[in-house]
Amino acid sequence: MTLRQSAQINLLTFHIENTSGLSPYLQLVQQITHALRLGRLKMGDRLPTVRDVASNVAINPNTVLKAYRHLEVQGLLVSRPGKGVFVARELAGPSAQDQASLRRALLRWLSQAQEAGLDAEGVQALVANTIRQHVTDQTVAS
Amino acid sequence: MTLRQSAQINLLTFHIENTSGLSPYLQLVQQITHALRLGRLKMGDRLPTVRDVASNVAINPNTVLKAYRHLEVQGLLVSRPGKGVFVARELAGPSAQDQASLRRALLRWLSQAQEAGLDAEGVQALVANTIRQHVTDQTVAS
Amino acid sequence: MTLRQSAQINLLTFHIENTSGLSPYLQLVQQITHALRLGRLKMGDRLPTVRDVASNVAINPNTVLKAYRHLEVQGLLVSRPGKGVFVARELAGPSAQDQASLRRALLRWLSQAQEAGLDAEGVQALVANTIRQHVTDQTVAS
Amino acid sequence: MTLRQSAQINLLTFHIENTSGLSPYLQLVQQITHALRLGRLKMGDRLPTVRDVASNVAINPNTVLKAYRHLEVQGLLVSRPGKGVFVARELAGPSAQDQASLRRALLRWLSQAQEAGLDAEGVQALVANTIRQHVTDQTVAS
DNA sequence: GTGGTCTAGACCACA
DNA sequence: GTGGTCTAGACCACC
Repeated sequence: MTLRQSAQINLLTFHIENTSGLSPYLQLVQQITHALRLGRLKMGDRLPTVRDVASNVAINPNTVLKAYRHLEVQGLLVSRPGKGVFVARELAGPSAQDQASLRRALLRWLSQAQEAGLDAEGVQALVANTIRQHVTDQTVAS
Repeated sequence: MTLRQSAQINLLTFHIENTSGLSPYLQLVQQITHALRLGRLKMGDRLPTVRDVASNVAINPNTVLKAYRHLEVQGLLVSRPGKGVFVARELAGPSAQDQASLRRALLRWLSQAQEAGLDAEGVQALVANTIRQHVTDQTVAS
Repeated sequence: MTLRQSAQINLLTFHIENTSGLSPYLQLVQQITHALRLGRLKMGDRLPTVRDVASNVAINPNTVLKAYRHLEVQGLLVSRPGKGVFVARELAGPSAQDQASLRRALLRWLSQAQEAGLDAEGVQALVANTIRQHVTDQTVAS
Repeated sequence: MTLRQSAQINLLTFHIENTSGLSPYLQLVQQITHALRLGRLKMGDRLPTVRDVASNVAINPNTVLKAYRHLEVQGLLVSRPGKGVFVARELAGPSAQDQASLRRALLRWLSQAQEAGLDAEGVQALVANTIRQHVTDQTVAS
């Protein structure tokens, strides 16, 4: 049994993939918006300081700043000089209950995919392709 | 049920999303590798000509060339001057049967997600986040 | 004996021959891989900037970039935006001692060839032809 | 012991390397000039027909034609319509005796290189680099 | 007509 | 200032 006692409350951790082809600053933007969508960031929450993120993720502070500014322009964040950067607006999403249920179902699917011999890249390929197909089906049906 | 009788034989269609933040040439690279992983491209298949892709997708021929060259250096494609560009190597993947099964399961999940009120971005956020969690679980467990 | 006290520390100099029939960017690729094989480039070494090479060798920066990218895809180089391009992996080769010994022997041979009246092209012809013969002998013997 | 009874008299065999980066037609040109330098082609010798070369080496006849034309322009070959293509001029080289001696010495060196662990690419790198050094030494000394 | 290469210049992301 | 990308247009090699 895996015991994971984690104090990960309200602590947002970032991660940069240099091989993904996506700009580092866009990766940060994406991770923050995802956190907003999933309800892991609530209105008024304070984000980690630019300096903290920069040192933890080993990128240039300017890059972090650019991501924060990008979201500030979109009205999702607001920076209060001397105090920090805060969540200004939440993003609509399904109820926490529905989300947990969906997440569980998806985890089961991932296990199946893994058993079928799909590696990370294979999963990525199949998911991307299937989502495309799903979207197309919708469009065609409408 | 949606019936889609399509004459999509050996026909590879590309598409560029200008909003994704990913370089156009990397989007092509990704779409080709995905096609290889999903078995939609077989060893020896000829890819659409550089000029065709460029005109269909409305990008510069050099950009297409860059994607093809990228995959050629990786040994996945081989270009024969005057003849065209061909698949040089296939990528391992699960059986077509397993894949179809996984795809169906994923489509079901997508429908559920949609009913729960998730839009495209929400799906993307949840999938990305859940895959991360799944990977982490694996790593921790090992 | 020729005494050449040179301050050639970590200094990689490129040169392009327009008459060789080989693409400029491939000439750069070759020179870098040769330097890697001969141990003149070590893991982590920084290569001259794209702009430096371009101005020194009098070619277009994009051509240099192409060579660097080629080697990056092969995993030999890694480019860190804003910092430069670095050696990511070394290439196996014989010990420096063996190499020096081989080099000395080859230099002796070259002197002999020169005395026998062979010019640069003649040397090239003989070497190419003899290497071919040597390879064929190996293949036949095995 | 390797017994190789070969009827390879005056028979010129061509070979194209698709990975070398050198144009196919230039590879042919190079191989013919090399044969001229090494005395394997004598004044008046008839070269294989364009059609033969094209079918043996699996390239387009036009490519062979281009190589022959290239050498015709240089005055090394002369084409007699309906009869074939012939050697018009020889290239100066050392005596056959000296050449055989040099070749033997070089083969010994190649064996040493191989024992030291150098593969084909390593040999190529070392030879290219050493020839460069030798040329430079000459230039400096003069 | 196919891909392959080079040039020139512009803009972006990162430090 | 570093590399990364895209565009546009030209020329070459091959079929």
